Amino acid sequence: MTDNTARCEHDHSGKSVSEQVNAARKICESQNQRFTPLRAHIYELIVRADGPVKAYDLLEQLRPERGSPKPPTVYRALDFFARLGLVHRVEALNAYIACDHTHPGHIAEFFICEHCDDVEETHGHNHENCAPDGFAISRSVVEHYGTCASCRDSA
Amino acid sequence: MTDNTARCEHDHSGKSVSEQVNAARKICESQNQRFTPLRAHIYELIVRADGPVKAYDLLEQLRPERGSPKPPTVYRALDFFARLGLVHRVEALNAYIACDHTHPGHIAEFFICEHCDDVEETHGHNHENCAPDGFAISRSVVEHYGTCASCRDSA
DNA sequence: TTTAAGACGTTATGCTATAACAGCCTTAGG
DNA sequence: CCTAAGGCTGTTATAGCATAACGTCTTAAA
Repeated sequence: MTDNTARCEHDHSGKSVSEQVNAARKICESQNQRFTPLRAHIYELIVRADGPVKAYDLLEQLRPERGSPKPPTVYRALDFFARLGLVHRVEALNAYIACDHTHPGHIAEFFICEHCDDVEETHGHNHENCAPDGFAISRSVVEHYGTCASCRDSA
Repeated sequence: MTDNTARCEHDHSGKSVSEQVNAARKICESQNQRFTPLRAHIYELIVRADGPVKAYDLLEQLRPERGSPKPPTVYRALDFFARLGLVHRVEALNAYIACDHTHPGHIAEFFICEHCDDVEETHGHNHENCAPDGFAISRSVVEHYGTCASCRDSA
């Protein structure tokens, strides 16, 4: 499925895997939610993927260390993280991506390179003023697919 | 950003189903594509749905008039219409929606009311200038979920 | 007419996601 | 301490979404 080896080399977060996991743990605990070993394990896999990752790929990566987990094991964790804003679902890819940012009031917006699978996430763009009169946005999906600068240059 | 948004008066614009189907037929034919009876049938179902419709719902609606069609029958038609811009896929709903507008160079953007399932489609918003430097967008998914003005008023 | 491409039917399969139930552990309150 | 409630995980089963691959027929062009 997702080709992890084709990913660009740069570090997206400036943080190590364990730093990102710990940041997530803190966000969890600050909301009195439990960052259990299973959740930590799954979150680490998502962070390591360093880009959009599929639920069933996570499932495979849990084996055999955790026996033979079933889909709900992964989906429950993904739902949990999504509620806390620690992962986003990438709708057009049926995939999930870690996000340890907080961006109150801002919609997450993704720029996804179809050549190297690199993803840039931004949050500055306010869509409310583009909405029809009186429409109150509760959730937005904003995903752009194309070619990133470095793939374009090396083409 | 400027509000140069070209808003679709969605079907509630008073265009009849057959007018919309005929408009689609013309667009097809102008591109030397075949608007076959099966495609016309399926397009009509999508238009009648007057909002996002599921592939398997279309499949059921084709029965028994067309025997027992199988999923590829519908998916092939949807792919065909999507290539021509006559339908859009609504990613977060796994659904499809008719669009007989043409909006060259503009991204389709949806505002979907979660209460009444009404959908507003707009096309004016340019996202290029929000992209990371050098990122070339080839396709975008922009979907906003929330509450439309009339549902909000009647709440 | 021959040929290539496109459209459609059909079978089979794969991928994505959730419902529903059971067992366990933690915790709050009596 | 005991217990009830709620949260987490395991497990089975199923639902929902989508496509690969092959065969046949039709269409349009050479």
